[in-house]
Amino acid sequence: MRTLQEEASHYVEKWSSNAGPIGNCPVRGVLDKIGDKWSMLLILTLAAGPRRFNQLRREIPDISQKMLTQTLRELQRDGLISRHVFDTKPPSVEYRLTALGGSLTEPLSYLIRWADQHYGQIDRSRTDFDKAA
Amino acid sequence: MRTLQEEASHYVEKWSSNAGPIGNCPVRGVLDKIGDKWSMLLILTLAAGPRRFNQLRREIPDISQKMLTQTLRELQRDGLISRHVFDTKPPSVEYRLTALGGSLTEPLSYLIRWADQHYGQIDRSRTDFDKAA
DNA sequence: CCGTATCCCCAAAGATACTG
DNA sequence: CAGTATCTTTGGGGATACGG
Repeated sequence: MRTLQEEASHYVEKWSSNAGPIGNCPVRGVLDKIGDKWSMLLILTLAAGPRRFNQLRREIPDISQKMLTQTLRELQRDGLISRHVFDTKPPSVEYRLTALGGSLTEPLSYLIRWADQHYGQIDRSRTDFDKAA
Repeated sequence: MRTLQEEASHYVEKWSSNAGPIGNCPVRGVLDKIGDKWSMLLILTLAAGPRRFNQLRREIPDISQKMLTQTLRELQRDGLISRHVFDTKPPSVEYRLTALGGSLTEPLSYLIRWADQHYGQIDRSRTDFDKAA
């Protein structure tokens, strides 16, 4: 596999072929996971260090308690984060990235950097597009 | 900025601070964009080369015509893809990545590679988790 | 402090039909 | 071929209340 273009072709074939259900395609699987609005934000937050439940709520002000709990469970199920209960009182629970979750932060950081660098350009493009219409 | 952890902290501060609406945060903005289920799949497909409308439908079998049109418009608005009409008959329309869109494929490819390499592990983790419960 | 359990809503997405 | 126009649905996610 030489160029990015060839690599892309390779992946496109994977999901466009009717071999098996779409959920079995790794690319689609991860893209769907990323698509659930809070997962990647949590991964990124935990990449900054271990966090407790209410600490996460404060750092992601617009997540509801329900979605925080739910997303944490799913990430735990996927093996991306681990959950540690300390039976102090009141009880405290700490979440941290697993090795697998940690390995995701690097590719994710490339995407975040791209976002940071190009968001201005996207914004300008939107303004132009709307003006033209 | 030295480590991934420090970098993550930097980004977390950006969105957790109440300075301005959340939509203005580049990280949140791009993460939301990625979250719309079809955008990244289209970017990746077009990374394999220019495509015509119905060609895209065939390569992404489970996208509806409505969502294809809609997502293509949004990507065009963001300046990530361009639209070229050839007035042959019947008419044909070609979509291709812009320079900006092309620049996204590299960070995206890291994520895709990660997905490809670790999906097996995620699947196993899910099985274990469900078995334990 | 760290959750669970409900109820409920609405916007995103699908299905279907039609057109230049 | 490449769309537009409607109608309908569904499930993600918010709000609220309660429990260990």
